[in-house]
Amino acid sequence: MTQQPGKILPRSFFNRSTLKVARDLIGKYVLRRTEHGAMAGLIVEVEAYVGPHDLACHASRGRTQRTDVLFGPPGLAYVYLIYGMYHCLNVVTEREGFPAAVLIRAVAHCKPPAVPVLIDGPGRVCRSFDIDRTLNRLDLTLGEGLWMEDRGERITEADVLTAPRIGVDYAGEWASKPFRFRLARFTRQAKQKGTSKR
DNA sequence: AGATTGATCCAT
DNA sequence: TGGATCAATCTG
Repeated sequence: MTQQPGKILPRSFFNRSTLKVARDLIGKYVLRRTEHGAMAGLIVEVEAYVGPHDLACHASRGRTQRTDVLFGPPGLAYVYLIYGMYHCLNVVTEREGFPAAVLIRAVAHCKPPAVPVLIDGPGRVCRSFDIDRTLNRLDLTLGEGLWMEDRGERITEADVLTAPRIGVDYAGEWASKPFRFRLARFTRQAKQKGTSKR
């Protein structure tokens, strides 16, 4: 992995079609700085939640206190608690007033010169990066503790796999749309036996 | 396959 | 105000 200075992804990056933002986030970096230290992770897997018509998108059930941030300006963090135990990190996309976001599902945690460690699963990503609801609504374009960077990784179409989103079977026809994007070289090893579901 | 865990949403 | 639901994960 090349190590470039890294440019913070600006609001204009997120103020685009959610599917394009999701695809383009693959190969970018999540950066975190706390009083305990700093860390960086190569974005390996994301999911797009493309708007109020998308039945898997939280905003499809209207604007509530929880979903209000999705209607805000692009580049804000949407962090929520799921199953009472885990957090999920999203970044708001598209123009203000249009509720959509991209979920960060997996990163490769980089502590050079060590080999990157794959952190697979949105709850694990947030646990590793010490992300909780106190970061909800944080502006990710400011570099204030949590932000995203372009470090010059070159990702081609062949490097990115698409698949249906996970855990949204309730969403009817929207459940099967290929709105999940994953860096191909981090694809899970197919289990030969056993029940690998979801 | 089942347990865990608590915020959120909406119907009662 | 209660109860179903949930962009998940861990242990069997």
